[in-house]
Parts: sequence; structure tokens; C-alpha cells
Amino acid sequence: MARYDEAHKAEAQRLIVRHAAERFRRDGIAAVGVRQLMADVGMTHGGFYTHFASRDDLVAAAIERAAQSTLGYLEEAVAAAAPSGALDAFIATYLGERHLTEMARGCAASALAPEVARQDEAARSRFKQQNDRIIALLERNLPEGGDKDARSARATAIFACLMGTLQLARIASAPQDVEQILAGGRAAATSLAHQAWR
Amino acid sequence: MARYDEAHKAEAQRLIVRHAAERFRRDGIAAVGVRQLMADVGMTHGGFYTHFASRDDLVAAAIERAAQSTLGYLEEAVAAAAPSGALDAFIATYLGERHLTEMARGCAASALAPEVARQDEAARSRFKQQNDRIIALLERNLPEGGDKDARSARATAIFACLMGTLQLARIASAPQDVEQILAGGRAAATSLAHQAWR
DNA sequence: TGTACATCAGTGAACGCGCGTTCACTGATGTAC
DNA sequence: TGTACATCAGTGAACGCGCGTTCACTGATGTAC
Repeated sequence: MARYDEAHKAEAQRLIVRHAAERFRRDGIAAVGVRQLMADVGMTHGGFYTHFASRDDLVAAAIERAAQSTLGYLEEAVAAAAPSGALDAFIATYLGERHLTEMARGCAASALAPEVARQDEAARSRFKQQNDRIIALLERNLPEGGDKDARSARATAIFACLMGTLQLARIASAPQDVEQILAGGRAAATSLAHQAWR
Repeated sequence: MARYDEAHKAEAQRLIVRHAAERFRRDGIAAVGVRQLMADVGMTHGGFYTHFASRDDLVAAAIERAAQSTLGYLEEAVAAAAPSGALDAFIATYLGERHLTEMARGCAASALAPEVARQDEAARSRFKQQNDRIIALLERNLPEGGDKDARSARATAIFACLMGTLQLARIASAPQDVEQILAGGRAAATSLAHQAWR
């Protein structure tokens, strides 16, 4: 098939990226092959290179998309809450049941951070940029007070705490262990947002 | 070669596990092959199955060893500090320059948590057990006060914060970004250890 | 409206390569005499 | 002390398989006449 209207190719590419974004988070970047991925979206592997220069090219696009969608639903959660409860909504969403179990549709950092840390400078830089947008959203919903640098540092630390908590919770099996880890993370994040520092 | 004294085989196995523990943390579990690993320690791949039932068997042994050695040097750092500075020593070691750059010899959780989260229940359970020993060390060095459960939850949250911070710092490239993330993590962990909660 | 043609997204065989695992074997060693 | 032998850690070819990438091709479509 070919020579469709110009939207067709873009849509196929979007489909590949979206599926890859899920598979990378679910199975890890290294575990997802081009062949299987293309078969999953109903194409053959050869067509892959009509859309991407290389597998790494797709990895970059997929991570960007994953971060984008995570930012999206965190923004939604924050917007849906009363202004005074925006931070709690962020924390509750990040450490919530859905985010815990649906790693494929969750925060890219919590699913892929160590794997990205092993990639080259360009890939890490792109990842950090996406991540910093999520941290900026958190920062905007911090209680007032403190200068710009202190607020940014605080938001980053809270994000690290949330991400680490989610990762630990995903390793635990017993429901009571999982809930204890998540509850501890929520309390810690809340404490970090409100208590004095240093 | 064969029929060495009985220590020989055990030593070869120890060498493989030790090397694997480094490679898995450095490159990710999925990226390390049996062939290359055996070549690195000066053997051919066939001999691998004299020591391990399968690659997964090695993964289990290597992760256990990684956690063991991490616990070892954290215990050393804590023991070397004055009792009043033990917690600070734990935090400083975990978020220190060496731990940041030497992922191959660092905490298995910070290098492999998401990858382990994708493994089966048995592997996750083993990993959690190892990890909980590190968290227990942290807990023993928390300021006094609070009941058992609260102290445990607090230690877990602090560990999550340290682990997340280290992962974010490993993704950043600019030295000032790295230092800002680490400093924020240290301040957050210290705050979590000393401030009231909930 | 009907026909010829150019386009190009997608196909699928083929490239060299490394994977985890098996297995018949080799040969240095410890042991028995 | 010297020799014959059993042991078994380690060897390396082979198994079927999937990897990322290339490339000659196909054939449904939009366009030009």
C-alpha cells in the first residue's frame, strides 16, 4: 500500500511510537525488538525504516511520548483538585493504585531511569528535559515560600522520593507491604513539601 | 583442566558471580550475555553450566552478591563514623561521588530496581529481602523515638528518597545539576530522619 | 468520466551476528597401588 | 618414589532462534490528461 493521503503515514508512525512507549516501559528498552513491535501494530519489520532512521531514533521518540502523556495525566489530576489540594492530588496520583500496576502507561522515570542512565549524553539530556517538566509541575504546586532555587531543589527531592517509592512498591508482592511502602512515600513527600529544610 | 582441589571450582564460581554482579549493574541484566561474561573471566561459555543451572540462576546469585557488598560498605561507613554521625555517614556514602559514578559497584536497587520489578515473584521477593537488610541498617541509625512500624516506614521512605535521588543524579550531565540534585537529596533525607511525620 | 502513469508506504527475503543451552570430548589433577 | 587410572572442570561445535538493518519489489492510491 502507498501513496495514501498525507495523514496516513503520520498516523502509522504515531501508532508505532505509542505502542513502543508502552512496551519499553512494560518490558524495558533492551527487551523490545523492532520485529515484534511492528508485528504488534500490524506491519512487517521492513517498513520500520520508512518511519525511523534507527531503533535508537524510536527509543528517543517513545520516551518523549511517554513523558508527555505522564505530564498530561498529572496535569489533569492537579487541575481537577481544589487549588489547596493540588499537591496532594499530584502525590496521590503518582503513588496511586493505577500508577503502581500500570507500569506500561506510567511515569517513564520510574520505569526506565537506570536504563536511561546507561545511555549516551544526548539521550540522558533529552530524558532530563522531559522529567524536569514534571518536576516543574510539582514545583508550581508546592506551598508558597522560598526562593526559586530552593523550591526547585525541593520539588526535585520530592520527585525522587515519589519515584523511588513507586519502584520499591513495584518490587514488593504482599499487598500490606505495598500499601505500607506507598503510605510511607506519601507521608514523606507531604512532609518534604511542608517542613523547613536544612 | 579438572579435578583440582575442591576450592578451585568454588573460586571460579565466585569469580563469575562477582563479575556478573558488576556487569549487570553497569549494563543492565538484559544486556549481559553468558558468552561474553565467561570470556571476560577467561573461560569458554560451555563451562557456565558446570556452575549454574541457567542464566536466571546466575542473575539471582549476582544480585544477592551485589546487595551483600553494598550492605558491606554501608556498614563500614556507618561503623567508621561517630555514633551521632552514623546516619549522616550513611546518607553521604549513598549519595557520594563514588556511588554516583561507579554504578557497577553500587547499590543494586538504584541500578536495577525497575528491571527487577519486571521479574517473577520469586526474584522480586529475593530482591526485596536483600534490600530490606539495607533499610534495616538505615533504621538502626535513625534518631531514637517512634514505634517499630513508624521507624521502619520512615527508613523505607528515606531509602526510596536516596535511591530516586541517585538515579536522577546519574541522568544529569552538568556537574552543577548533579551536585544540586545530590544536595537536595541529602537535605531531604536528613529532614525525613529528624522531622515529625504525618 | 475513463485511462495511464508516477508515487512511495509497506513487504519480506537476506545480511551477519549474538543469544541460551546441550553435549561429546579433553586433559590436568588427586588417588590408589 | 613411580606408574596407572578415575575424576570432572572446562572446551568448543552445534542446536534453533531473534536481533537490527538493507534493499529490490509490490501494488493501492492520487494525479494528469
